[in-house]
Amino acid sequence: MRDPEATRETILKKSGILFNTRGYKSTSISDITEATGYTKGAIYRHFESKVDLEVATLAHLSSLMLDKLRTCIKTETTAPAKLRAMFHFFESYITKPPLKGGCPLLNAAIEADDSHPALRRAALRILREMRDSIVRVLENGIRYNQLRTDIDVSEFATLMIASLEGAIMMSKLSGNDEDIKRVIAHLDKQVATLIR
Amino acid sequence: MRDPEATRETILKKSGILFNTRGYKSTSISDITEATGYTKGAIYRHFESKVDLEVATLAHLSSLMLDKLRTCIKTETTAPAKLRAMFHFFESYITKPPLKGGCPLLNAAIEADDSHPALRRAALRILREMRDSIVRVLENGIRYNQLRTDIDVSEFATLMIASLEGAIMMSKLSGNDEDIKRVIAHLDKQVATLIR
DNA sequence: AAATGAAGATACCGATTGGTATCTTCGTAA
DNA sequence: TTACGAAGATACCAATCGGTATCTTCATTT
Repeated sequence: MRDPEATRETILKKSGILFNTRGYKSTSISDITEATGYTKGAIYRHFESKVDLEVATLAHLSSLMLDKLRTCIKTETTAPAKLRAMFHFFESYITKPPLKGGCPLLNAAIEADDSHPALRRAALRILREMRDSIVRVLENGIRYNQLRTDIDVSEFATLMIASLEGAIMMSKLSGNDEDIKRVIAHLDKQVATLIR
Repeated sequence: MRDPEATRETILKKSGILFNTRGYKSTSISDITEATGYTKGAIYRHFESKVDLEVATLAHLSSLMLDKLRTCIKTETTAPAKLRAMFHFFESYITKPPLKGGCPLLNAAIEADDSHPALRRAALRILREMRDSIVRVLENGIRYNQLRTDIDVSEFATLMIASLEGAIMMSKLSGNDEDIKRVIAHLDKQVATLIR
């Protein structure tokens, strides 16, 4: 019956939902014991402190998210199609959330930036991985003659992440998908100008 | 010596810094008594609960921010110049922060969206006011023949807010101003295409 | 089948939380 | 100058916080 690996997974999964919706500071260990059915003793056996659990949970959330993003990329064959698939992955955060609470990068970044160095470092890693994925798609697109050679790859990656994350904030706040759809419409137009 | 209005102002000012940097839930009333030099008795005389103080503080922060934004708009005479002035107002959140902790709209929106309805409503009001300011600049620009007549005003307003707010998140996380500058470079190019 | 160590439960800790009841102090109106 | 009400200080409250020490239970190894 006992399966410590499964216990750890359960704690990470439930903590992921709680941290990503209510926030890291606002979620107590008691909230997590309630959600998981495990006791404090079990949680502190697998994680040495709350901060440790927070960082591990964010890493868990980020791999869920980045795996899905990479699946989007692999599903399509050309760079423009890969980019459009990525846009709609972000759109899904609003239209049919794969994860309660929205984008874990955005949530962690805002909560951590001024006052939680460990969580901030973890968020920064996610940002870098996300940007690298986009840059790779763009560079391969250029290499295989799908995209123009004069693209400012870094600028596009930044614009894409910034506008999508900002739109998620706006759409979640407004409670509708207008903003995310508008931003994706603009990014689609931008992609059209990148095709050679 | 006693000046209740000044006391209220002091509390709002210091709370603004604390809430905007550490977060609303993470800032305790004790943190505020320390920062202001006032006691709990004084704080609870002016604000009936912590939530009440949070909402009042966000309203205070938002008027600080929106007033500065409107000043940027009034300083310039043409729509393109007004838009560029607004871009650089957002850039200042990173390069020379007028307010510790970054954009209060972004911070409150992320912390509130799933679990703090009162704060969420207050954040939504800020978003609407910000969007209205942009829309007004664009519509006046069209009216006075400074901008093309076929602009999708709503789409541009959304794109502008989303990309700037997202870039603030990225730049604060990275600890440099690369991302915000790249986004503004892109928005500048977009404005150039809007001029008639 | 007995021994052993890890997994998890229970019970507790001091510190801190938001909030309140009460007391004092000060400015002002009479 | 006295009286009075508002402004603010003090002292407390139960509840909750993150964390730990200790106990029990179970699976595995011998």
